[in-house]
Amino acid sequence: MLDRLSDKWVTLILAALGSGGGSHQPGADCSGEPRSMRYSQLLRLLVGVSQKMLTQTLRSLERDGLITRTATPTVPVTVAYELTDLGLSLHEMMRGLKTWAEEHMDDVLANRETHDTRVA
Amino acid sequence: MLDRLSDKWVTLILAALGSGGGSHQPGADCSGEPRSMRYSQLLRLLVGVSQKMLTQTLRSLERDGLITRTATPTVPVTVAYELTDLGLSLHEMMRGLKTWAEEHMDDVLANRETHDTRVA
DNA sequence: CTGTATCCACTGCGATACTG
DNA sequence: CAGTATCGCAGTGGATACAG
Repeated sequence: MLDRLSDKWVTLILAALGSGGGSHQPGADCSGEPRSMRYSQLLRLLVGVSQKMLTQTLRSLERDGLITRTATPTVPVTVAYELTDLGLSLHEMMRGLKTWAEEHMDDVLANRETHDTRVA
Repeated sequence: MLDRLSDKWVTLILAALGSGGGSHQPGADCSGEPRSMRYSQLLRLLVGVSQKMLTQTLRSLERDGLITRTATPTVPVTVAYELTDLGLSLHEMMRGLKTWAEEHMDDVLANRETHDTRVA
């Protein structure tokens, strides 16, 4: 469980889906947006993720009921991923962490510098 | 940064230090407790951690200014680890996550079961 | 007691190639 | 487009032994 929550890609996918990808047309009404994203969108957005990890992580999140996978049988196939309520609530938690990270990143970096020079 | 925050042992050490180890004498006054813990205490408390990982994690946390290391030159040496204010604030964040995990663990497990049987 | 140093097994992950 | 399958390596972490 802890392993799942503290997975790098889990965190990033949640963030991506929760913050709603930039897939909207200019001027479109995004209120109440379900914030769904395509497979390829995620692949592009999460720079550095391999197909393997993306698929793997997506599957585990679906299994855990944090996201839904919806395939519409167009040609070629279209697949949309979306946060469930559960996933959304987790995302809210994560946002708190993210905020903390952004606020205190400087402190941490400063501490590292101090610590390192004291050693060197 | 993300990697650091989403490290298993980081999370657990923070939890251990933040929740104050059970190192108190019965009836001792624990209010305003600095919640410090010894190396060996952590080693015992965090079941499954190797000396290597404990030391490594402790060092990185110290470097980031999240914990302090205090060695008192008794014989044998006594070393106490303690959360800094920064570390404490992170711990608070983590508690939120922990709470979420405890509240929704059941849902996740249920979803897994449903999902698995549907596949099988 | 509180570490450091070394070795090594394991596996997680990336890269690549292929399919519906 | 949205995956699955396979291979191979690198880095992570465990076990062990040693030291201040």
